[in-house]
Amino acid sequence: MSKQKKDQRPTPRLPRGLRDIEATELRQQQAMLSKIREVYERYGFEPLETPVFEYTDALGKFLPDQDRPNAGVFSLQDEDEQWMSLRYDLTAPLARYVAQHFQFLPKPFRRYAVGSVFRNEKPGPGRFRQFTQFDADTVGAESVAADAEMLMLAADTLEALGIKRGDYVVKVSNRKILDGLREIVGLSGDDNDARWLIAMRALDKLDRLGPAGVRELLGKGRKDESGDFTTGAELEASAIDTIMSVFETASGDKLEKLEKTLEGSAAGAAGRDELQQISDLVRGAGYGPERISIDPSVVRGLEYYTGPVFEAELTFEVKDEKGNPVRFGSVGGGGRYDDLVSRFTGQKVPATGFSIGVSRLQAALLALHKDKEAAPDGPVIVTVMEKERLPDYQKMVQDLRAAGIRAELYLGNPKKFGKQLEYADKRNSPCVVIQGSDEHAAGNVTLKDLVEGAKAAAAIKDNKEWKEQRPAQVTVPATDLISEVRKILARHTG
RNA sequence: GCCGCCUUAGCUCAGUUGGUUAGAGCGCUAGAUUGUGGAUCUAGAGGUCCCCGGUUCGAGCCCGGGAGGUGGUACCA
Repeated sequence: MSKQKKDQRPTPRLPRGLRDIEATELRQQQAMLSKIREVYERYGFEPLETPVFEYTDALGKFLPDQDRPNAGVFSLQDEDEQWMSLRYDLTAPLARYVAQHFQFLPKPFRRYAVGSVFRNEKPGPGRFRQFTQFDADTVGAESVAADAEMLMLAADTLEALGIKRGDYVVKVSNRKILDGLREIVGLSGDDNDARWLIAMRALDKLDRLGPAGVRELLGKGRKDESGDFTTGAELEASAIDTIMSVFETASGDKLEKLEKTLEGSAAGAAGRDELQQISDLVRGAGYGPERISIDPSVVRGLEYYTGPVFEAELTFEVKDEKGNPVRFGSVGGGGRYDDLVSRFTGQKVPATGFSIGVSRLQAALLALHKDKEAAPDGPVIVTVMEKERLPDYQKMVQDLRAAGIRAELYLGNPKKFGKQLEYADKRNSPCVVIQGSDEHAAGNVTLKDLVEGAKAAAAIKDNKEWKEQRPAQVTVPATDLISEVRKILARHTG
């Protein structure tokens, strides 16, 4: 017993932005992960696991000109006072791994990785400080074929998870197109970095703020409804028009449009050509624009992307509890980052990758399938009628287990039989096994289908009737226990 | 980080101009019912009114500060 006073006891609680994941959701998540893994394996990627924390310098997250880690990462110090940080994505550890083992790796090196990543930021609805990512990357391949493959991988993965064609789209643009635009609107040069960064951030907000909001941010700035003012990029009206002409192109031939706008910029033209090649590759493989779409409005805030950038988006709409439409939007992204490994080796190593935000995707899948009835995923419960016959009941449990059926003996106090059924109910059990003295004498067992029983119960008002009717029960020879349980399970799975 | 709102039982929330013993529904426990989940009825347990300070004869309520939560915004590899 604790001698602590009440006010000294800790309150059971979690740090904000963290959460427990319980049985039903965890099972779903594991099923998802194995489907994703299957697709990644089929594409030839090899699994790799790296630790959840590493030296901060290896992750590249020291603040510039300071010996302190970036506030956005969780950090701790080793005994020798070296800073270590929890990984904030799976790409930085990959870069470290590749740099460390470069000479032994096959080139190109293709690996997939899945695991928790951590970000020390303000959590919001659907945004946590620990979440799961599932990444595939190809390191050491310069060809845009490697990028095209990432797009097809993304499309195949979403379909493997049961998302119908048309309910998602994988968009691709190219960072070089933005570089070209920067040149054309006259923001080249280091002293314009800050303004261009503001402009790119503005463009990234296109879906949320709409074209009008983005135009404000490209110009003088914008005041939002909370009264907060966001500084704008202070661009000329004509420059804003040029940029927005690329971003507002609704559909049609975007590549042609780009060609005109980007005339006179070498980088822009190169970006456009790469997009053309990617388009040829994926169309050639049979992936139409409803699956993989060329879309210059993909920005992605990451500063390290150097070529093609991708975003996987869900396009279907779901209604929330209040009936408001909810869009899930981006569930994955990636792109080409040719400079990441050079941080360690000085050597340029081209790389491209794609990352799935598992939790976000799971939330979307849940909404997509919420009308489906949840299968009872608990074990079969063998109840205890006569305490002295526990060995018999335990034997039934073992027989069920040996037949591959999830089963357990009721381990609570068996005094009140009703409690045992309440327990089975709470465990989400599909059925219970009952063998009292009557059944035992006759060499029988009684099986109660809890799912059917619950349906029948809804119609019964009178307690006496309820007791007498004993809905959804069958009494069968004890030797048929396993086959009869299987029949009930078959009714409620799939 | 900035702005707004919120914090009373396990959960969702009432609580009058500042007045005695702070309530409801749901949930929980036990019983009605000794071999049947649900429904119904009965009884019971459960509170630092977020924390600290102030005003007052008196604070769940008013004032100041703090913490936590939540929404918007900013940042986001």
